[in-house]
Amino acid sequence: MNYEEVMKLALERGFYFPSCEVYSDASAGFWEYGPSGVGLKNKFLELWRRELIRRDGMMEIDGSQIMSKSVFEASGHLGNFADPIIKCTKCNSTFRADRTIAEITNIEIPENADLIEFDNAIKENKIQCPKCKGNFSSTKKFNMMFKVGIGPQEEEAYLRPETCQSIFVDFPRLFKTMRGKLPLGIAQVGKSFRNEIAPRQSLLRLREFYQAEIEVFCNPGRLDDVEKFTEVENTVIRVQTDAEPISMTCKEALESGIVPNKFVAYYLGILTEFYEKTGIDISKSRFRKLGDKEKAFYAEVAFDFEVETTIGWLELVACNYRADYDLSSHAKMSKEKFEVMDNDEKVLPHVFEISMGIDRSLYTILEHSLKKDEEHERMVLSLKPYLSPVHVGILSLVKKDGLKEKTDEIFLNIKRKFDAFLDHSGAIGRRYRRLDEIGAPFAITVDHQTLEDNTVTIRKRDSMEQSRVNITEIDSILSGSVAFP
RNA sequence: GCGGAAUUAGUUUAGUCUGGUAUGACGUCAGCUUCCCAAGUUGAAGGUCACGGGUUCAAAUCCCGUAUUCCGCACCA
Repeated sequence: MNYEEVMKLALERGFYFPSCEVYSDASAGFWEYGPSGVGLKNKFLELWRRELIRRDGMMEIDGSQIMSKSVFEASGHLGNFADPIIKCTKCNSTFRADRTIAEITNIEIPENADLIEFDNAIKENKIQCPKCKGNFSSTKKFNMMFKVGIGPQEEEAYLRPETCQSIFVDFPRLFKTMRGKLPLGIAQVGKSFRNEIAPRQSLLRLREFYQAEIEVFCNPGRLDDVEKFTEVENTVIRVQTDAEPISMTCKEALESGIVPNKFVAYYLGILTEFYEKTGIDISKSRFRKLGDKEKAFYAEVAFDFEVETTIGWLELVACNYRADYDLSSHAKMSKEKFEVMDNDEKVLPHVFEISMGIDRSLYTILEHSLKKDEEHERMVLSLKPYLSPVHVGILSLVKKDGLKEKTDEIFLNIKRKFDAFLDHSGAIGRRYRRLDEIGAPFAITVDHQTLEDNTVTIRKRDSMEQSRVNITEIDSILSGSVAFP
């Protein structure tokens, strides 16, 4: 299904909707999750924990969203996260100073150069607005971080633009107190904040968004010393270096040199296995190897995990080999020691990052799961049962003759164990369709026969098949079907 | 941030040119029906027509500003 149909579902069925929508001064780029969206998100994260965190023996932390200025001085965000911009005094259009100058004059000025260099280049080359030939104002820095003032003195601090800085600054304590051993993965789920110039397309470019980040600390001398690589050597990943993505096993990707070492190949493998379990169509995915110009300022090697949707390729995860960029700069700035012992060797660990955009992932899951069933005139959200916000609908065929009471009783018995939804009202077919749209994989219906022999019908979402089971079997059937893989 | 288009109930939409406080559908709720795959039946709720200002006897409708959404450009570390 396309963006519009997903949007309609999101609004009608409580997946997500605009923030502060009752006020006309609501800002762009902020969206909230409703009950269905939260259900999906929580389960998505539980799957992430199982398939990545627990599988690899990582630890998870939960850091502050507001962090001090020094953190971002060290991380480079205060210097590099800001773009030099110029504004046309006539038509008010904004441009990147470095790019505009390079386009017109072929003069390359690094983006973190002194602002006066851009102004001089503009003056000397008489650069005018490409749109209206107007003159430019002097170069300014636009930083995408939200600044906040702490306490009565309003001391400078920032909302984090990525969650991972907590992981870096917490690394020394965690390694010492949690009996750390390289390679060590530390993960975090939480919100990040970026003052995007043009937020667009609901969950796809937000100013406040969820990330699930993993930083794996490793000994740079032992990147091919990865025993668990055998777990994924035959896992097929899709990699794109030139025009088209190619399917290959992790082993082939490694041997062909496309992926630099076993360490990186292993994580690309388990990441693919994770996404396969979310129901996203992996045949529409690719790890795109980024060129030097596209990479983040801290990345040595970078692969974007992208998935094809009806609005184009969407970047869901950035996989960056950040080397010792972060630890060495935090070490320098804070004067804390970040070296650790790996066997008998003292090393400053390198970092491989798996930075996942949760909101975009959820959108992609919805788009890839939402299907139109023409034959039965219905929309079906074919979520994996373990990701569905509602596991099972508990319905009475009709309300009277004690069926309602019997249905309530069944609901009462399972509602703490499963995400169950009780519904008595309206035509049975309509109730089934409502459940189809929020992705509930099962519906249990109490009818007159239930009162006689204690059996109910259980209906499957995708096939619409029904079978009769005893009430006592419900628990084990559901337990088996909605369990995480 | 620039340019374009749009904004009417939960969703979708008529009405805007030609000013007289709003239409249909779906959905929701309550009842009847007791029917196992929505759209039988009766009834009900739900809209200060995005927000603010102006013109007018009168504004969803005309004018100005703002916000949001979508598209294109730019941006996306």
